[in-house]
Amino acid sequence: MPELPECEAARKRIADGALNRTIEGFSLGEVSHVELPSEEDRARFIGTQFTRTRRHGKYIFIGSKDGPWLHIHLGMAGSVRVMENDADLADYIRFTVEFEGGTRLHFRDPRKFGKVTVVEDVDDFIADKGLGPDALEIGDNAFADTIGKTRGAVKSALLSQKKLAGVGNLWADETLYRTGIDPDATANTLEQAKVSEMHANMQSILQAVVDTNATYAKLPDDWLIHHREEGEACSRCDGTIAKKTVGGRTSYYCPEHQAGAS
DNA sequence: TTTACTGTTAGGAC
DNA sequence: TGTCCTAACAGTAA
Repeated sequence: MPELPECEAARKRIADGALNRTIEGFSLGEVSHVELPSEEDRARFIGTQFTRTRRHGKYIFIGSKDGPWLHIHLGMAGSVRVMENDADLADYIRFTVEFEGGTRLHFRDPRKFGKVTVVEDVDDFIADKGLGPDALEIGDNAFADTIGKTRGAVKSALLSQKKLAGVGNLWADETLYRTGIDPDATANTLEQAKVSEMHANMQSILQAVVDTNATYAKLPDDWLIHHREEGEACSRCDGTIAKKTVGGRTSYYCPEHQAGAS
């Protein structure tokens, strides 16, 4: 369930378990329709080690020593696991990196929307994709300049990876819920102070989820994440949670305290 | 059996 | 040129 915090948790797992081990080989599962590195590209890693990781928005990179990077995108349902052995190998493993000594890095992706590719230079990759600044790093001014100037719905702006990298459907809803903004509100009609408040809330939400390693049960009860269902009681006022489609995505919100500004 | 889904992107409409 | 919206992608689960 990968947005920025989930990807950061995955990056940490990789950094903790898969660095500084010699790569012996790779194995592939059922991979029709899944984009993975060619045999030629995979061969470039054999005998080398991963020594560093990076993440930008929802994109994860694992750097090999003096060589290319393995880029992982988790798509809609992807995840990664580092395991010492294959005792309880899960279903839907599409791609595995095998290290000396039996450690394995698994890329699991039931829905096949994720991908693994080889990237020569991470900054070039980010530039080529046209990704905006990472959502945890963007400053208040830059946020106001991009999100605050968008002519469309504020939620669509938050979801645009070109403006801001890392926010997806769940945490966009959470941010708007806490800030009290209707997802449909036109972004460039919001008051400056409201945009600034949204920026602060977004980063505090993302950081809090990162701090729990994206374990939702550890998040406070009054967060929208625990009430994403039509008819649930709002945890911030006496309203009722409703659902509507904004920018093609399902949005949960409280019509009572999330004001429209369009 | 039908419907919805936490991401990305090509193509079309303004 | 830029911006925005929709549909499609593949598979599972409710």
